[in-house]
Amino acid sequence: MAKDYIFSEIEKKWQNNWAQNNTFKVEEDPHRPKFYVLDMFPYPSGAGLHVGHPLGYIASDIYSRYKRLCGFNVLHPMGFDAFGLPAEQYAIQTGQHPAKTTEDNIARYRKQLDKIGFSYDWSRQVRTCDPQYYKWTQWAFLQMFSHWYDSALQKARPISELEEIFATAGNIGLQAACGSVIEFDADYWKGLSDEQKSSILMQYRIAYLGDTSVNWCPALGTVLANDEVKEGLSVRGGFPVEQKKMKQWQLRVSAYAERLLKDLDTLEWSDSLKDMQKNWIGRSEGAEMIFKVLNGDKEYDVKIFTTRADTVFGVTFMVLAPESEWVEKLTSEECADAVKEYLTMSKKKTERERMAQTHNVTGVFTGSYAINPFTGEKIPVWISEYVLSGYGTGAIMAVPAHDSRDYAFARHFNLPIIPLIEGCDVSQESFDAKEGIMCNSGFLTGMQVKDAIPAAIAKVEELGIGKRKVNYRLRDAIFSRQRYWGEPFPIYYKDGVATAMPESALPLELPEIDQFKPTESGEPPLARATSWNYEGYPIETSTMPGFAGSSAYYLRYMDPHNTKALVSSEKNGYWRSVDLYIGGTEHATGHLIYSRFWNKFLYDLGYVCENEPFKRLVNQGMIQGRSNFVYRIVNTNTFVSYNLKDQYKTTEIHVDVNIVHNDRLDIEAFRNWLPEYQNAEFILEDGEYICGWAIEKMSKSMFNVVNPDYVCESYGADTLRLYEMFLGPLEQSKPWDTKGIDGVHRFLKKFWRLFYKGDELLVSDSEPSKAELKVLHTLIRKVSSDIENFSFNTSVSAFMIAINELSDLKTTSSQILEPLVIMLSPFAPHIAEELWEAMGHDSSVMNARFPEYVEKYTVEDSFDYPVSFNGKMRFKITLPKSLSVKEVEEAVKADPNTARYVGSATIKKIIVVPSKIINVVI
RNA sequence: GCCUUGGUGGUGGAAUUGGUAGACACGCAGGACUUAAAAUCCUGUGGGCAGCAAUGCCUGUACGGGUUCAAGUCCCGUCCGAGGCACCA
Repeated sequence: MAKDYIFSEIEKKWQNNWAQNNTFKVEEDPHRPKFYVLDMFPYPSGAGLHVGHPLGYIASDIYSRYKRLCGFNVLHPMGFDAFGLPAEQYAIQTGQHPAKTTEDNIARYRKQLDKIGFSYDWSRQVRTCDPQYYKWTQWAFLQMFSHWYDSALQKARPISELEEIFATAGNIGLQAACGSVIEFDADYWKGLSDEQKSSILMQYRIAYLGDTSVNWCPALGTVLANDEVKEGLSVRGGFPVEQKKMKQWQLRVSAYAERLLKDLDTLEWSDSLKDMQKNWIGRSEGAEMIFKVLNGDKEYDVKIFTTRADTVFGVTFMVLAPESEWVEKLTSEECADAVKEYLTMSKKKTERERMAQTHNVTGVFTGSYAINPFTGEKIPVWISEYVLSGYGTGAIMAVPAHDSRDYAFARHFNLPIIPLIEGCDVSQESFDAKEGIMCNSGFLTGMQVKDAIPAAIAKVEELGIGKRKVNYRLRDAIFSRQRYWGEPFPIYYKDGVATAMPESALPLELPEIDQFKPTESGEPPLARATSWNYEGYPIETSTMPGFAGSSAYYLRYMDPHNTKALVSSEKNGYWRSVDLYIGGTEHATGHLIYSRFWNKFLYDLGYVCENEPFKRLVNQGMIQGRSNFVYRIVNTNTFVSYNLKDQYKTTEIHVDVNIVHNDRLDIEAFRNWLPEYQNAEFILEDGEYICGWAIEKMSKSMFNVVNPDYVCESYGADTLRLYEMFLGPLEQSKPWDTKGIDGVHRFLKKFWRLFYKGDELLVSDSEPSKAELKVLHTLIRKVSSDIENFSFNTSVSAFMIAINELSDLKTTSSQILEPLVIMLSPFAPHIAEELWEAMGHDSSVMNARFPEYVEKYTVEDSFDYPVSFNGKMRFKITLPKSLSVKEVEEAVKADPNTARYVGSATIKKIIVVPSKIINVVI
């Protein structure tokens, strides 16, 4: 039997072996510590898995395998986020049922994943589109529908308890997260009809129906994402899009804002990610204040929110968001036409476009005037896009001297600017800093800003025109989608009242329909299911969004086949929460907020035992594509090589990167690639065609999608795994480039040759030399700390260096080679298993215990620190741990040439320049 | 526009977290083995100047300032790229 490194055979052999022996199947085991490693599950798109997907999966797999070696019972599952828009759009175009497309795509993904040698426990697979799975998504929704949020207890409570409260005390003094409700007492409540009661309760439910504004495209009869709208037109088709109010299901995520913010402190997430969530939640302390507004002889109380109550003496106008409910009431007859025109214009812009165009100052005067409650002065009320209806109250008091947006607006429309801080210059720009001494400010004059803010709020409360208020930017999540391919709502309409189905009706399965597009009257596709009803009542026709199914999937993996509960308390009690979660930053403010919210809600209800779902989180960077170009001479079928292209007038054309190697075009493959290139001619340089290149997003249309299958076939899964890690830091975005892959492949071959020379196994019982042990222990030290820090690229380098050195030393000792194989096994498991078996071990390398091997062969750490010498003025020496700082200082003083000592665990650093010690770090 | 993040040779990247910049790898050039190719191995490789040479000197981490005995790393400002901004997932 020839013993070459034939990766294709080796990998097939071990993948089959793992599958047959269920090597990675895990069960709860109270005698072993658990560890839960989770990947963000993929959406199975039609383009298949590209090399960017496995990046995070490989990292988590390495970590999982490493943790198993360390003795942990590791839960490492995988599944599919299977509901989504692409399958539905494909269905609209082709009539192919989304379930079928999704099924096919999943099968393809699974096949591709299997080739990479992941250690998933596939028996726990979940799919969000499976009724047995989405039963629990619907169940969670029903729980949210039947609970309200008690802001005093900071906890969700059953709606039935709220009804009792209303029946005994009304809502007076009740602290709850809710929409706008009038204050009422018990008698009032008792006098209401059922319908009136349910409309009040709706204001308190955690899952509730409410008005929101959406991008509505009348021509397509559908709601569009901001992404699908460009300059007021739909990306598909170019039809006009407008902002429209619609009743939609929403989740009262804002109720949890404070907890979502506060509990970030308990998580091992990167600071940047925490910052993103903090900013997204956007807590700001300030005050709500009422301004009286006069439109002709009618008087209204308009509420505004401000974080700068101290600047109220500088308010020179007021601004409403175009969508504000006040707009209609506060527009005078004379201004009606201008306002109408402005609103029409603004309706055409999405929220994002409005935010991006802050340099374009726009606005219109309503014709009414507000009274500044402190100065009694009359100030004009304007409408402008820079005020957002979704934040605060949708109305602001403008202080142009101290807010840059207000300043720009005031300058543009020639409104007065009153400076309120001593010595500030507002002739060129506003003074936004919250510091300085107040002036022109009545009773606040002379105070520091930081004192003036609370003083102003106290005065506002005293005058009864407002109160202190903490405001959050975080908005409630819109939970309805006007789509087919999503979870149906277990809600029916009884005499127009939204009513929950009982749990026994779950799962409420998606009905079959003949077409997947919206109806002619603009209703969601489910409205086509005319005979779909619950006890004769119509069922909600919108479906749930993508994040519904992905919000609690990590819980389902703990107990995927349970038909009685989302997860049993025993299994949840064992696995608890995710110890390590790996995925892209693009989910920072979407999925990762919703999931935390969902988990906290279930925690309040006692269904899960941990307050947070993901203890530690690592973001892998995006893998971008490296596109290649060929240059066609205009109006010909002749292609000119990259360095000669400037001599001709050429067009740059994307070429499939899979037929380009090291920027050299495979000319034959190119001719066969597309029919139009069959007879292509080439102008070569040095006999080769050199392609141009660029870094772009990996996508089908740019022909730069690199399929991992191809890499697996030509180099093997172990090479792919190592190479993806070697490419650069996990957390950094980087382009995919196959150019360097030969290097890691060579490394594996070299690794193999350490064990085999032809058929001959070189491993011996000989005692290792000191030099060999030094190499091994430098490596163990480096790789173990690198894995914990997710610095996989440097650990691959460390392997390469170690193997080069051991090759030079002609190492054969099993005492070196065994731990070497164990250490490599998380990275390149197939080759490791093969060599482990060759060394005569019965069981899989996965059963070896890494710490035991480290322990067994540990030598003194005098190897740990390199000694180098620079003849001129500094040198590094090794310091034994036993040395005290004082002793080191003595040593330093005794040695006149010393420049720098780098030390051990006790003495971190002593930095010395000629003649004086300047820094001693302990 | 706002939030987050990055910018180091021809290329991907490393740098003990403020201490000899360019580890490791690709590519390229030269060499060994071979009838030849593949595979493998060895040497060189940021730029510039000087030298037959070992080597020496200067310069260099997007740009402009600053702090420091010492800056790729810290601070201020500028430019460029990436991800997100609530119905893509």
